Amino acid sequence: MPEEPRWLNECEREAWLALASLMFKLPSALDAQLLRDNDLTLFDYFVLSALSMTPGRTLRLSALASQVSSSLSRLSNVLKRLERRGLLRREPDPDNPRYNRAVLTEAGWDLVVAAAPGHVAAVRRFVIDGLTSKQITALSEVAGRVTQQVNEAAAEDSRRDG
Amino acid sequence: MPEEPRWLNECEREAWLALASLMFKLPSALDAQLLRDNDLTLFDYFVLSALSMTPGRTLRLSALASQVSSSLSRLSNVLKRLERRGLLRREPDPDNPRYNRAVLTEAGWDLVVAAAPGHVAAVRRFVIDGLTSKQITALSEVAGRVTQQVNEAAAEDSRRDG
DNA sequence: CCGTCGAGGTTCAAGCTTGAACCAAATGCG
DNA sequence: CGCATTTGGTTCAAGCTTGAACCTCGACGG
Repeated sequence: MPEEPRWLNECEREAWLALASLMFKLPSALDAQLLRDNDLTLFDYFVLSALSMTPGRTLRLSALASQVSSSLSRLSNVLKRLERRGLLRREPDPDNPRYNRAVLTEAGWDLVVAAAPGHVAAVRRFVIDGLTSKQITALSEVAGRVTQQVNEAAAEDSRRDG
Repeated sequence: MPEEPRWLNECEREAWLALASLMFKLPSALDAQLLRDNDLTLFDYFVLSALSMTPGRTLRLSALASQVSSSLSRLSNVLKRLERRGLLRREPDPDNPRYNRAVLTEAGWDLVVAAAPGHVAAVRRFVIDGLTSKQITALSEVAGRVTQQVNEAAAEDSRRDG
């Protein structure tokens, strides 16, 4: 283990620095737009949006957590806030009362509908519209691959010390 | 303004979802490794690492803030913690005493040196090693472009309402 | 049956981030 | 000059995230 690590070469470092910079800046830029225009964080928006795209506008909490890549703990806190604002409701799952589900309310639906255009415009402005369609395809592949590797690594880790 | 927005097509949405997922997961995966192995957040590491790569291991605070894409406020808080741990020092800039600089201490340098291999290994594991060299080049270009667009948008905004 | 284990969720304290308010030193600029 | 603005930086409260501890219920083994 204490042998000389494989450092990044020039290209690799350049790619990593660019990605790091994106990782720091893009989330706050998107957050800022949603916060200013709709008083929602990006994460809030993802939660509401995930519900809005589901038949019945309802999801079990753990399913929702995995869709938005969050811990149950974080989700639970966020749901509390969104519920207080009347954007969704928590209730026992009628199919299996030991589970809970989140249900988007009418107000929640309306808010997603109101927020979506501005959010999509921001995504276009920051990401999509500056890229060629080849680059968009490349982005899909690369981001998909990275996500997959992160997931696999997490799975390995939990297998090892779980 | 209330006209029908340009929604994302299939490819675009796929790319955006993949990128969003990356944005949520990669930072916490990298954070987790550094926190576990060196008791540093990714942001802490970037700060120390930026200093360590500079001649004199010193940077003016606002230069440092812009290198790590953070507000002065956030940087100031982080510097306070790192200074308390003895990893760096804040002192007036000798060239122009109205500025302050952060100086990496010996202990800070040693910590960066100790943390770097594990961090690079994580970057390889999560990002670099799963990509072809074409994909690495594409990633550079795409991430660079996105970052640039975010910066430009920020500049426009501040020009407009500044 | 009884114990215990895991899955689904919630809670709480500790820590981090954010934005607005603030201070001091320089730099206009009328 | 003299006042206002800008630049560099800090601070504080409010809000958000995290992880560990906890609770409950069903499943499973003995």
